[in-house]
Amino acid sequence: MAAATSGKRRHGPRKGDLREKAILDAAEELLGRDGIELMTVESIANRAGISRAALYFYFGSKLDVLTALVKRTVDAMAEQADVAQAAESSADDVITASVRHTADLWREHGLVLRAAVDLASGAPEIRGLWTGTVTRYAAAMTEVLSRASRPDPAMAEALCWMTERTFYWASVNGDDLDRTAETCAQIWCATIRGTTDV
Amino acid sequence: MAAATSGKRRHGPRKGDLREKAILDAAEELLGRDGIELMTVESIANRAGISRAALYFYFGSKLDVLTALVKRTVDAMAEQADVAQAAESSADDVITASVRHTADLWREHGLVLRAAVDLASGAPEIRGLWTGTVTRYAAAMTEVLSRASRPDPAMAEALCWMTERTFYWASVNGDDLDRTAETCAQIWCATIRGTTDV
DNA sequence: ATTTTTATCGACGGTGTGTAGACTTCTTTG
DNA sequence: CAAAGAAGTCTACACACCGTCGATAAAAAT
Repeated sequence: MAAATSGKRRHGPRKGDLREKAILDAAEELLGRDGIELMTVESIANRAGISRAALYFYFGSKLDVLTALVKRTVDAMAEQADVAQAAESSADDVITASVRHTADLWREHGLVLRAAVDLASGAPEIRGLWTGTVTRYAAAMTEVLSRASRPDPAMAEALCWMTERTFYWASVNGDDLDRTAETCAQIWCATIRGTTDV
Repeated sequence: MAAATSGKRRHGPRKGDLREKAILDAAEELLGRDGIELMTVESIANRAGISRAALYFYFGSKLDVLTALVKRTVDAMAEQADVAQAAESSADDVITASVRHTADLWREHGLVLRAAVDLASGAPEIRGLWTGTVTRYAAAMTEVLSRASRPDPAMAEALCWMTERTFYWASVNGDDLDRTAETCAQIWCATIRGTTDV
């Protein structure tokens, strides 16, 4: 029921909306500096320029803050989801483009995406956000796959999780994301070829 | 340096080794009943039949307990790693067998494996344990792949992470692991076929 | 049998959390 | 513009869990 933002405050263009943004920005910054565990409610509040108790006016808990942060990022991603599956391109081209786009997303939002993955296990709301995003992506890719071979949602989903996981670790280890994209695209394409022949 | 078990106690067939096992068993049981977050040092100790402070004689922290538990499971898995890559079988057969074996492992140890995945982000020692296991598996599979196509360690690793992730979610959602194994095997095999043709 | 090691416990101090209640500052509107 | 009310902030408190210290009991070793 209750969304990430606790229901205390009515929505309007109030002054405190700036605070809300400031808090999320602070959280994102601390996420990079200290990591999830070390980051405390107090440190977030201080960096946002308010007191610990004041933060509780906007968010119910540290997890609520993180949830809102993930939501902000995931929403921003969905916004620019330039569903680039133009019908004319070949499946291989669409795949390559998609995976490259994914690489860009991880480059841009790696910090928050890693947090989303890490928190997905313990926080149902974040899990929903994240699996939702991946599932949506999988649905789109099933469509693409269906052009070249017998469509199999389960396979598309598995390949999506492969992409997620591979980029996750690449991001954690600071690997070259272009190389990662290359590898993923290869597997996607090879799978299509290998499935078509049957 | 220090292993999972804090260095306080000298190793022998002492009485307290039973306690150590009891603690790990208790932790595993609570892992299933309460989950990682809710499970407290006190609850583990109580279930093991000792006091909270007594537990600290054996382990330095809750994380140390979890680490030891993961290690116990991962070691047990490595033990029975019946490296079934008999040279005579076809790549497809080896893959199918391997993935089925993976399904068995998740059926048997799903609880701890999920915990390992969940904790890998925040606990370096567990991360090492887990990535080590997956990497070892990836190395073996690279070998298998190399029989049928140009070997690519990066691809084998990506496919391993796919397998891990897919089984993880299947385990979380209580999905049918046989179906999951089927899907994964299909992708492995299709990838080989799709790569050989190039 | 006494000395040493292993094991256990009660009690303390610390850190971080979430909440309650008083107080201040905006904003609305008669 | 003043009073009422809403929005925002702060100090103080109570709580839960953690990790450690020092005293004590049980087990092994000599």
